[in-house]
Amino acid sequence: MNSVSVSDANRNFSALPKSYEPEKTEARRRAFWEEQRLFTPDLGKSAEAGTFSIVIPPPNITGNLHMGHALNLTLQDILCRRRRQLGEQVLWVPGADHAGIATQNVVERRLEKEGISRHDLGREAFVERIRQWKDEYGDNIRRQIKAMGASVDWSRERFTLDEGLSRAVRKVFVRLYHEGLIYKGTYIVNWCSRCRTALADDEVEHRPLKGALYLVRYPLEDGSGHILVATTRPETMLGDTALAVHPEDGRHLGLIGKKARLPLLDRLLPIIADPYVDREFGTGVLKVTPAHDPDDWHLGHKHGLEFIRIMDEDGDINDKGGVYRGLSMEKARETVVADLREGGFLKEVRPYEHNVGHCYRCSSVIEPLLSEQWFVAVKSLAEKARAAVPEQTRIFPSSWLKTYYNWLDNIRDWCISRQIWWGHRIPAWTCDACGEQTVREETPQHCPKCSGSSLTQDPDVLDTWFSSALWPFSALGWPDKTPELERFYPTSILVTGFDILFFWVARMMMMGLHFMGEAPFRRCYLHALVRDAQGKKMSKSRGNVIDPLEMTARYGTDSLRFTLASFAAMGRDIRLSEERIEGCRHFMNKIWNAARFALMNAEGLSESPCPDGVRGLHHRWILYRLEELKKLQHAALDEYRFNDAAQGLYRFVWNDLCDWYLELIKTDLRGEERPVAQAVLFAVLRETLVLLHPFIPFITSEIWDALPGRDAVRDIALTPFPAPRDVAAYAGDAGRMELLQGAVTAVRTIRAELNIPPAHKAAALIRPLTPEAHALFEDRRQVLMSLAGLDKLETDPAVEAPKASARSVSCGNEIIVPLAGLVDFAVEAARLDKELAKLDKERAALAAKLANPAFVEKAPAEIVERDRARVTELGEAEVKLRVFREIFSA
RNA sequence: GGGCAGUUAGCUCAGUUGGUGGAGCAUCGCCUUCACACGGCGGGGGCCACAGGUUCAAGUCCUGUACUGCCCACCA
Repeated sequence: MNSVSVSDANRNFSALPKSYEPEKTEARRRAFWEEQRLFTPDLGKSAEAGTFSIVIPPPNITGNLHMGHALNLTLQDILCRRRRQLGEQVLWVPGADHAGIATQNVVERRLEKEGISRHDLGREAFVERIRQWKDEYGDNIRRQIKAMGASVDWSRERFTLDEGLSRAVRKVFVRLYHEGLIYKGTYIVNWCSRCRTALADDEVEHRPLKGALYLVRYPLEDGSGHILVATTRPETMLGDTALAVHPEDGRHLGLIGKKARLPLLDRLLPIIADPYVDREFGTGVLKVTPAHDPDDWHLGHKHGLEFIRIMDEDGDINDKGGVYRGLSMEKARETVVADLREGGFLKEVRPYEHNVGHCYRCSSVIEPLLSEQWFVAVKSLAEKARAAVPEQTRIFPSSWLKTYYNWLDNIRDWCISRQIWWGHRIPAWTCDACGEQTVREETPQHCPKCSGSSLTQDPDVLDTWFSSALWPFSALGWPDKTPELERFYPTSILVTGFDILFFWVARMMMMGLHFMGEAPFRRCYLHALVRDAQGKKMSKSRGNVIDPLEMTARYGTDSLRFTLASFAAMGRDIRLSEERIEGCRHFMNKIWNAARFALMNAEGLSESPCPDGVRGLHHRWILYRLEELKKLQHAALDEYRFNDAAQGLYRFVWNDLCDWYLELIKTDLRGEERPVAQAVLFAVLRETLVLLHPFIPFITSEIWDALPGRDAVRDIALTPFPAPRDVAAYAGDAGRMELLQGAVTAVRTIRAELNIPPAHKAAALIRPLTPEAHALFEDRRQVLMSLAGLDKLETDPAVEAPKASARSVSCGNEIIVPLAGLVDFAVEAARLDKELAKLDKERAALAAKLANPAFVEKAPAEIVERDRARVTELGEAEVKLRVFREIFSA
């Protein structure tokens, strides 16, 4: 350590303003971190202290950082910074996601404003346009991640659509294809007409919608009447190819095998029987539309029905819809219903609420549609993903386990082809000559079957989540055998929101296990959603969005980070309010001023570290409390109890360090005790800063660099997390501090309640319970007097108290404040009554408990003993107070 | 229709293995005390949703009820 000169300390102090000003320090701090490349692990170094790695959940390039990101980044950063301080090799990989549909939509909307569509531009120009857009706005995300103070390694930044990741995607696709796990087929898929693409099942959001149940008459072919059908989607009748009833439904037995006439189009429909039909629903007759409903699709195959697709890719009725051709599905419904009514086919319209699928990207209604798409056969992959939890990967909080299992158990094949242009192009080619399909990593020059040289690549791109699923290993360099992959896979933990458990987490598990043979992360921490103060989801339309960058600008990044960490109780949503952030800013200011106080008193600080075996009671107490804090930090952070860790820091700094310790040493600093007090003060401050640093990196760095005598070359970010100190011997002193605190508080309470002005230096008498307490009060009389605002203090077991005194009992010690006409007796009597009532209530409850033989018999001896001691203590205090009370009523 | 959370001070929330309930903000009183008024000191405020059960002892474990929120689900 360097020695400290006075001028250093003075200069540092004068550099610190009275309040912490984050806006003046954060930019400089960020620049420094980046220049120093502090967060780039040195792979040349051995990793004996351990390794720790996280891949960032890559934010969409379209997006602005929202509170969810802020929380996500904060939690990861806390973990990473702490591990770095523990001496481990830490790699946190940053990056962004190309977000196929979302990004394409954003850019398309921009083009719309210019009056052009992507089709006007053509595929290549359009993709180029998005790339430009990405280059322009991608930096936005980067800047925002930096703003949060995230200690990521920018030298290893990745993008889900960069060249390396494209190679990974192609390799994965080809391998799965050859393993038979990727196939192409024609099935009912979820179709978003606005995005003009198919979607996976989990990309569809089901929302209740008020619609209607239409009862439609289908005339029987033989003219013997009609059959009544219930449907919520009358427009799809244009694609009906059968009617179905339950084979044991007595009402319709005679109809099976007959034919009905489709109203409006006049097509003949066979009436079939299938146990799938629910007799209870509607009329018990189901209209079958095999090309537009997943269940009807099954029926269609089972019964060999015709598949008539009536909708085109824009969501309009096609040629098959006769006169309805060209109408949107919505418009078609209106028209069909009107025509049915006019033709006398519509019997009834009942209001009916049911769930309707919506696109998770644009909220349009999803149409089930028969379409040829690529799929991943996920069953075997899902089984592996299921089996790996919790053995290989532990999920926190464990309440998500069931949800995870349940989803994997009921998973259906994953539709991965998207009819958009922005994304990883599917590496499949069709020979123009012979129609042979080739799936290869590199563009084939010739058809392997007919040697034709004219091949057309599949126009579709892959679901964004397909490339996201590879992120933990692709971001580390796979398929190359990189040192990063070698050292950091599997990653230590994945930190993400529970909302993408299925989209992302489960799929990473599948792909990681399949291609790397190991789960992609050892742990998975699913954090909550950030909501507004009323518990509502933040959204632009609601107007309740709290913008993280606005908050950091107003209160400082550390304030926001600390707020989020304090709220991050496992398994519960976060209700964020600006007031809370403001409260945390006060905490930052408190820390700042504690440091200022230390620096103001740094003059003459010897550079010796905190001496072992310091003697002062309060020193031993604060060191003891500090050790308890360290233990808490380890325990809490090892279990991701961020809120507990944050709260522990808050309490230690504010209640222990500032409220008591700094006040206690003020007298020391003016006298002979100064060197010891300084040494302990700075030792405690340094370690506290290191403990705080993972949560609030900016302010702690700023203070750290202002401290005298620090290791000049070492940044706080690389300063070892403080090792525990053996303070077992201090435990007794820590306990004795309570006597002191109790006495001080007792005098203060008397003064406050009797309205003795602070300016009035009172005198106090203490009648100690034991000789030890007596010695203690004598030993610390200076401090006691200054904290309680006394000008005179007498401690004596036999002290005679004047009648006109206010009295209290603390830990058995009698605290007496002679009043000498300062206050009237009635006020003091009332105060004593209140205190007595409080004691009495507690004592009565305990006494009742102890009177119960079952308790005394069955409860652990130490509990009984503790309660007995407490009851005795309360009894004694009560007796004393009662005596005082007598005096006043006499 | 299944599954999962939640119901604790006026508000927003903590409460590890069961041992007489805490914080922030708000509120009331006093204080411009030489780190901090983004402060200090002191106070008030809670049948821990409801009903049972287990236990010597339940905010904490079990069962049920009532609300609230979320997720999943092909009944037209």
